[in-house]
Amino acid sequence: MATITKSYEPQDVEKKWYADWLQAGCFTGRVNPAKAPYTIMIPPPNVTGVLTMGHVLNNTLQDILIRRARLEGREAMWLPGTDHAGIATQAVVERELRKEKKNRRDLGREKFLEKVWAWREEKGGIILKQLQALGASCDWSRTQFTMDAPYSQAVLGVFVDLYRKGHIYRGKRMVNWCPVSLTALSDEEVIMKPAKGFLYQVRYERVDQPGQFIEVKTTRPETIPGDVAIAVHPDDPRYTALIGKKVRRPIGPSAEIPIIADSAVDKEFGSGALKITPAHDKVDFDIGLRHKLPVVDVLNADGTLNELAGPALAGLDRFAGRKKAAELLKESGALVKEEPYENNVGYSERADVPIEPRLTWQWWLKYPRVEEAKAAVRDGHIRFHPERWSKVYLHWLENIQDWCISRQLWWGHRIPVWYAKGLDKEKLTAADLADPKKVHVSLEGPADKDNWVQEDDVLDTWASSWLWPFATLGWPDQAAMERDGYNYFYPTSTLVTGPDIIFFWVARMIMAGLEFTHPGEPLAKRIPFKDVYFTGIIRDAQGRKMSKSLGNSPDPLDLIAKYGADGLRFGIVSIAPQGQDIRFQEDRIETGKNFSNKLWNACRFRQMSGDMADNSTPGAILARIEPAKFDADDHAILDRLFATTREVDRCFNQFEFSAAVQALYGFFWNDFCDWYVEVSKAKLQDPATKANCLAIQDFVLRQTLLLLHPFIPFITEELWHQLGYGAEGTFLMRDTQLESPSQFSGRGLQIDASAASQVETLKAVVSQVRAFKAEHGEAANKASEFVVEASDAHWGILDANLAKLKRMAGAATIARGAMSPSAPVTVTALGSWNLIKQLKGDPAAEKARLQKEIETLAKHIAGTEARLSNEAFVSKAPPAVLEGARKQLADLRAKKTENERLLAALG
RNA sequence: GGACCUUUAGCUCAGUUGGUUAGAGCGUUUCGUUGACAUCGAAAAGGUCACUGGUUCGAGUCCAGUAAGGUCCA
Repeated sequence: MATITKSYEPQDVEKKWYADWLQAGCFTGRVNPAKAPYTIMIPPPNVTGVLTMGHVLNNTLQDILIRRARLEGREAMWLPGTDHAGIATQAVVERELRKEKKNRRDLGREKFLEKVWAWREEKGGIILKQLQALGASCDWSRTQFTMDAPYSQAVLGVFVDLYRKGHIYRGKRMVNWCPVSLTALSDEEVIMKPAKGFLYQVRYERVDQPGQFIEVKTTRPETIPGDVAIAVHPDDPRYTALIGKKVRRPIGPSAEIPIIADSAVDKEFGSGALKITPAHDKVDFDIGLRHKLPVVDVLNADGTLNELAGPALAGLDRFAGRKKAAELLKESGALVKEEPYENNVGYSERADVPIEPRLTWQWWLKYPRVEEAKAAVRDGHIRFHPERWSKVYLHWLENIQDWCISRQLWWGHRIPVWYAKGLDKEKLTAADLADPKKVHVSLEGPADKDNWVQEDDVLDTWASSWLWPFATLGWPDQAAMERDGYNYFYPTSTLVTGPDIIFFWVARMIMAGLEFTHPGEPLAKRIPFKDVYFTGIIRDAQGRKMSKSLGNSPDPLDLIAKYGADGLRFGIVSIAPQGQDIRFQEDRIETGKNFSNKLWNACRFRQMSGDMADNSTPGAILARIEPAKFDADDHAILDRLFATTREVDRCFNQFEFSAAVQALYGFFWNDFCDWYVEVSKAKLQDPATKANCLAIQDFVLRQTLLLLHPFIPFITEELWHQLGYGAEGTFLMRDTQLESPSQFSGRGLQIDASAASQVETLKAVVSQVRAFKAEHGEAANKASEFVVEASDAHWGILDANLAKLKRMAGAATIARGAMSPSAPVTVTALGSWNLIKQLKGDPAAEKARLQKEIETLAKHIAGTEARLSNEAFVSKAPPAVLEGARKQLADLRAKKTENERLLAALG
């Protein structure tokens, strides 16, 4: 067995183990009826993506769950993959084309797609390699891409199926149009942002009474040429007389437009009159429909104004057009007022420009299984963590709108619809759409392809990723499903994702799972996952979102190089409490590295303390432990180990990862290293206690490595072998099972919990004596001499632990005896400790300290007395609380008396 | 406009079903390298738990309201 080096160097260790694990197939998930499955589907990162801190958190948590599941004896399978990310990927390739002064139309659809595939082959999916550096134990043999041929078949098959079921239709409706990406977007891809602009008050001259006007307020004067009416509220007395009259459009091609009444108008806003531009506003469009108004579209797809806006505006960009329109209004005298104004404007999530409401033909989906999807979460078949996100989810489903699933892109799943040649796609009627001679929908396409033209549009990326939990398992191909273990691994266990994609992805996956998997079977069998854990968003130290443009996002690979993957994992998890946003602080990652080093050195200490014995199985270690020889510290450390084991168990059940890390940190650093290892140094000197002490260390370290492994997999695997817990060719991560405290007590390891409380007392005494020394200028490690005045019972405890106490308190001697009236003294739970030495400290300062202490004690005594003399408290409080208060009072009084005696002795 | 979240030590955060004198890490100050670890150890200072009321024998914790900050939906 190699000697453990003085400090831990993660780089080589991490590389070595990852390669070994891969080589040995440790990550592979196989159908195994003897084991319960545990499945996680990775939220597929964009194929263009690179690893961010968000990914680090998200994927570390998934890896923790998967590795823990393995240690619990489950068949764990974590399926990785990437998303083709329609707009994002197409934008990346178009950007490259632009450098060559070309655009995608120059190449044509086919050539362009070849380019995208080539880009994907060369540069796509880097993120999956980066995840390996983090230690992700994904089953890489199952890696999927949403544009893979079988996956695409599933996506298109679903389109055809839903079309035939009547869930999908084509309609000319208002959509969110991105003038930069030149495609429709779903409502979820639109971000509302406050935008500063102007509110223009514009007057429209009445046709019947020239010189009389009606005024409206608008933020978008450039759309005035598209106005087809002015609307007022039918109950608005200011305008009742005007309804039915006509006004003139103040700019653009001249026209007379009617004043109409519609109850959708807000009487309170502006003048109470609203200009109606059906082509450029959703509300206006709806009003237009009700009143059978024409639609005048004054914008081109790219957001420039067209000839319908009139020669003065045509050709201008919409923002330049806005300025120009305002000028024109001013010149003609139609502009009454112009005031600064802030309102919410929808922005394209991808291109970050204001979207345009635009009337276009699109494919729409009426969501299936909406009610079941609500029930699945409401009734607890799917549990959200934190639970509060279920409200957000349910609220969205309550108000669900049809989903615009078509995108005017090339990169994506081309919609499997063919139109009969010669058909004008802009003028389809409902009858046309229902006529299979005119519109063909199928996976294979029409037999006589030459007579048909395929739909140009592709599907929204989310209309492929909503099938992720089962299309990745071969669905719907029976042979592939059999091969991939669909029936075994589905429903999956846990989804780990961000709350920002509840609508985009989580809700849609639930509906898809319910609709397409295990038809006819109960809901619990069709849900895509049982638990959903929502991570927080990682922010920088100032609380800002991390973004490329701010440059405030550290590169995780740099952090791995600096602190090791284990350090990064430990640090990021420790600062990620359940469901709260996270402020990233690099010093926490450093703490993770330091913890690794501490673990490393504790194991090193064990190796240096005595020969290694048989550690190959828990049974072999237990055989070397003799509970009959346990002292209080032995009982206590095992008691704490088991308590920590149970606490970590609880944390996993409740998805409290950071609490688990904190419990392990506290146990290992404070209970084990700071106390048990230190007292071991005395025990190891004594041949009577040495072997037992080493065996206990072996036992504690083994269990600790197991508990820590999901969080810090590399170093634990390394130490596992260094300390001889695993035979050559076996792995902690694959071949070991975590045992519970009850399993160990079943094997004869009985812990005396009362001993643990005795150690708590000893710790408190040691801590008090150390502070006492420090106050008197004695260095902690200085061998001081103490005389202790104590009862027989107290001295009995001290005497039984004398060797350890001397070491812990830094004492040359601890003798029982009478107190010297002049020497400094501290009153502990185990007698009064007298420090035999010349007082170096300032007596006045010491007196002040004592006085302050006495005052504090007096305050607490008064408070406790008041409580105890309150009859309501005495009669109503539970006995345990009452007894605690009485004991507290007695302790406080004793302490105060001792301090007063000491103060008097000082003179 | 509606919903949700946050407010505890200088900083970042814990604080289970209400119950002794509210905790941790970092930072600060003091002391210390006795062979696991200076990526360390010991100790100290530091908090009217945002504010105002209420319920209760007892509130950081429960309820109502207010303020500030944040997120989502319209």
